Amino acid sequence: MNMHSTKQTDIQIDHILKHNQLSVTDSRKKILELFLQSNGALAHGDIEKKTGEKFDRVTVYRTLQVFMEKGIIHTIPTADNAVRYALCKDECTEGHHHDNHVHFVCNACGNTICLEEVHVPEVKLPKGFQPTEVQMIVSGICKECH
Amino acid sequence: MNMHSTKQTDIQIDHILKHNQLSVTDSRKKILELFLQSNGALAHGDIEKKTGEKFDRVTVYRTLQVFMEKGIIHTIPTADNAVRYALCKDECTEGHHHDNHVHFVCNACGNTICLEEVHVPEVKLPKGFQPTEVQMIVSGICKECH
DNA sequence: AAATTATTTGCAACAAAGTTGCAGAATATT
DNA sequence: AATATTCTGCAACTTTGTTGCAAATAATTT
Repeated sequence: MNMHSTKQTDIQIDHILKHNQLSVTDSRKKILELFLQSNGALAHGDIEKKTGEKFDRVTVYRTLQVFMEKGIIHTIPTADNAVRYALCKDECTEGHHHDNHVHFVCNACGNTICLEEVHVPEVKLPKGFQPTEVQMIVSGICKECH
Repeated sequence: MNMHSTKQTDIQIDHILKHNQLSVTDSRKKILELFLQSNGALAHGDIEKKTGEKFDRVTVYRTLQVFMEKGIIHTIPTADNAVRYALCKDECTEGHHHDNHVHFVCNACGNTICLEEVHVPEVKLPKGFQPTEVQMIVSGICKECH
């Protein structure tokens, strides 16, 4: 058994890129594969490490930028300085993200996990405040590290 | 009428610093004054601008670090790369922060505001996930910009 | 109130993170 | 297979954050 992508995911990756009018290149395939493999979120640094220095730093930056613009990934805010990225669900289109689920950051393994099944609860804001997006980040110890 | 701090706030600033066993210096006074004046949160860059390049970048970094350690300020996570800091309430002590209120980021004016009166609601997590801290960031249009 | 001690500041030098222009390489189109 | 388009990697640069150390400032002692 190998650790490489199956034909299944290859087809999936190809489809996502073409569907977003992006050229299918090695770097984009590899980075997208990383996101599909990890159910959690990835920081820029993680990606550089996991691709094994195969691609230039600049390429990784630009790939993440493009994926953001196309609505393939979204950012997750964190209290430390590291911005993390995670895959968007299908409903996400260019500029419009609908990832209203809770994110969990594990203090032990450092992983950020999308808790798809946990919805962000409603909150009542003071008069005059008009919300457009709500982010909820829970930190602690994850399932695996428990 | 001048824009400088009143004697009242001067005394307050002095008290906060001494209470935390910190030397009372110009930079610390000025930076703390900025936090007391703005009801919102400040990024490192904001502070550099508002102090009018009076202090070295390094001093600002170190002052924020010390204020963090002493529990005078806390960080607010954001989706962009800029970490913001805000004053902690009195209950905050070294290492222990109790700022479980909602933070609001205005897309118009860019300000981050602490909604002290809005508590972060409880969420049920899947089995095995042990939460220690919950952050909630709402973005949209604030009271002033509405 | 002056002298001593302890702490803090600013400089310089560096490290890390992110950006931009452009020629060559890879992908897509005809 | 040839052309047009897009993407990559390099180099050079900007921005952001860190560290060591001597000079300056604040706190303490006499």
